[in-house]
Amino acid sequence: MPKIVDSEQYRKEILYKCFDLFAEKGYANVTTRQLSKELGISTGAMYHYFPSKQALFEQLVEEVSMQEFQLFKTAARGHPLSERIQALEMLLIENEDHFIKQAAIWVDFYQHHEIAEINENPVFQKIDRRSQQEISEFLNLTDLKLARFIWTLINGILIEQLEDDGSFSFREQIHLLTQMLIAYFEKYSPD
Amino acid sequence: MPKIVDSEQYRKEILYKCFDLFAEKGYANVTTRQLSKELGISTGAMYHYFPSKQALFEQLVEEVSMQEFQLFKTAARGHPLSERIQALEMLLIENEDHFIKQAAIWVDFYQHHEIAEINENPVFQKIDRRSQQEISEFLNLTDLKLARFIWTLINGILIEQLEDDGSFSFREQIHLLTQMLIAYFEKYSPD
Amino acid sequence: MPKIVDSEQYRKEILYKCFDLFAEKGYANVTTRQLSKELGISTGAMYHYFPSKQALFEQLVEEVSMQEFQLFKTAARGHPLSERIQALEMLLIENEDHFIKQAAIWVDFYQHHEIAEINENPVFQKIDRRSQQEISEFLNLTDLKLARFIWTLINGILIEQLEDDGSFSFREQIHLLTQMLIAYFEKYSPD
Amino acid sequence: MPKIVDSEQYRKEILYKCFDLFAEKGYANVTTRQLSKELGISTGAMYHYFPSKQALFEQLVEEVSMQEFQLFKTAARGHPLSERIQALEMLLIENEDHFIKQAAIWVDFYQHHEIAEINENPVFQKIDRRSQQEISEFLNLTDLKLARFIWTLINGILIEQLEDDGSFSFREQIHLLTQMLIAYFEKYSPD
DNA sequence: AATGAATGAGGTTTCATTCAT
DNA sequence: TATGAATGAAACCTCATTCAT
Repeated sequence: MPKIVDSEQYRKEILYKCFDLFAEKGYANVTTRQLSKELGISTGAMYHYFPSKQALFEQLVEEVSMQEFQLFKTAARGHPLSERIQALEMLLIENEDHFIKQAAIWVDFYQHHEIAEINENPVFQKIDRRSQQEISEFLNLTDLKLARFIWTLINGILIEQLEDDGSFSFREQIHLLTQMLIAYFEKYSPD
Repeated sequence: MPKIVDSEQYRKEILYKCFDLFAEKGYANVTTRQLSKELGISTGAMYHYFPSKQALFEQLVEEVSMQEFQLFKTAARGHPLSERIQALEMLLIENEDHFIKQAAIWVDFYQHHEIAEINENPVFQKIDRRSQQEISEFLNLTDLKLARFIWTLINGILIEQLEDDGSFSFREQIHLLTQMLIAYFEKYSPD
Repeated sequence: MPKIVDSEQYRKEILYKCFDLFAEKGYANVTTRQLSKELGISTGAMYHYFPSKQALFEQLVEEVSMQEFQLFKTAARGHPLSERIQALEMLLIENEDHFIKQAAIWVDFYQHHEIAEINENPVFQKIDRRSQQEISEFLNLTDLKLARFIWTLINGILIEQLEDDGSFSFREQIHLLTQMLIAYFEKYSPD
Repeated sequence: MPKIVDSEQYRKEILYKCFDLFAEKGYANVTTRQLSKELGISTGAMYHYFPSKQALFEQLVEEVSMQEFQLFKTAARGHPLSERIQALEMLLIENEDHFIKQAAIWVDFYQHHEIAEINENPVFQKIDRRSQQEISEFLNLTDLKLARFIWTLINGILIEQLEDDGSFSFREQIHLLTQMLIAYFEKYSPD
């Protein structure tokens, strides 16, 4: 079924092309006309691949989350905790653009959906727990809350970058966080 | 001029009543009808007090920022850095609701305005630098970047609360951050 | 509550103004723009009174059916069956325009709704049984099927008028039907 | 020219497959995609056989009318009027499905075409007079208006069946009409 | 000051039709 | 011939804003 493969591939390409626009302006501030113009296709073609703007956005969230999952999975990890933290630092810096945009759409996603709605949908439920799982596995932390907390802090940095005036680089901030975490772990769980 | 005072007071009341709605759903997802219904007045009355939805929102951002400024100004501070950090912790926890909503509208604000637009507007310029100033003064930190960075991390926690499932309380997270900061300062600037 | 009265009145006026257009062209062939132009108001105003084109149409069906009910209720009846039939003839001829258009929207209505959908909705259920009730009461017939059958024949004549070339008038056709019915009743139930 | 014959045959098969859908939902409520799905071919293929949806529909009307013509032509007739009427009854009952659907598309056809348009098109003009001719010949009635009128009443019954709840069968209704006609003719032209 | 009906530009979506393959 | 992705005009509908009352 080569056609389905191609079509599926094309669907993903569309999603990634929309990623920028949604991340920068927010879901509600991007019109379908803008999207289709950006994609270089007609609005009709967009609706051939996605049943609605809402669905396109949700599939974007899903796809992007899956890609993030892959990033975590394939990244080098290191062994002592400090090295793992540095591996995380590297992963974030190397994929700065992805992570920043992902943080943006995630905030948007939550504003457009009731919590109940997310909790009822198995796909979103799964995605929603992703960061916690990914981070805790990546850092090999048994304390899931701590893992999630670290991701929360990272998220703060990512969102700060949306309001970027360039004066305080992502790299610098991530590095500072890294140092903070290392200091914390040295103090509380010196292994 | 009691009338003007009243009117000004009423304007502020309107702003605070809008705060919830904007924070929860986001600027673009709240209609003027929803707002006026929430406010218990007609859309016409709303337009009597504010020239546009956009202006209402901007004045909300301004007002809320000013209130935050007051919060920082009037809060007890303590003297060694660790005590100052704990004072910050208390300030945040006591005003949890305010800070969470404020973080939400701030993200929205950035998505609705070009960076250039903000930089050209003296009011927003001033607001934009607020947190850096407030935090650095509050913690008595000379390193402005560090102060801003701390605020960035706090922001991450605040935004996380928007997606709250209640399983990891604001109080806990802020406390964890506090410990992390103290560990960091102990290691790098032990005074 | 004079405002509600007026508004309700206006809603009905809108419905009757739409009656012609829907009857002549059919639901799907009339655009909301055409409707609002015909009504002399903006599309927005239309949506102020009716939540959707579909709802407008359904309320039209309901309203028109209720009016028909009134027509039957207030019409003179006569006493022997033959006189009652002639009263029906008169009622139809005097309200030719209403009945023809009503037949048209009724056909449309059925094409746009699943039978199940109609049967689940008490309002439509009620309307759906209207003709049978009205006719049987009007003609004082105990045989409900016969009453409904007569209405079915009348409906045939009404719909024929939609395709009118004017060569065979409604009045003539209704009169012919009347004679047929009288002949039938004379033969089968000579009272 | 066997190929053309096949192609012509295929064209007709397509038309009959569309018959159901158009009759049930109405021209405007059936999309070309639905049609092609129902037909089991692509939209492109449909457009190979018919230049437009409109043309397909018109050819359907034409084809179905021609078939009706054949039905009338080949049906047994009987000799006295009462027997002829019973022959008509039989013809209708044996082809119930065809006649019901045909009535449906005929109503649709009129809503989609201006009277003038029909009168200018010789094909439709011819079709339009069909029932009158067919019926008057079939019943051997010299009064053309009366023949057309009878068809009008039958049409009422056919359309009633579209809104069928199954409680009053086509067969019963046609039979009742037959009795009514016989009673009428007995009274007014007892031959 | 206050109301809320009215406006209409513009948003999302549909669908008859075309066309590269 | 056949496919079905692509087109884009036009449909339905929303909503910030205005204005008569």
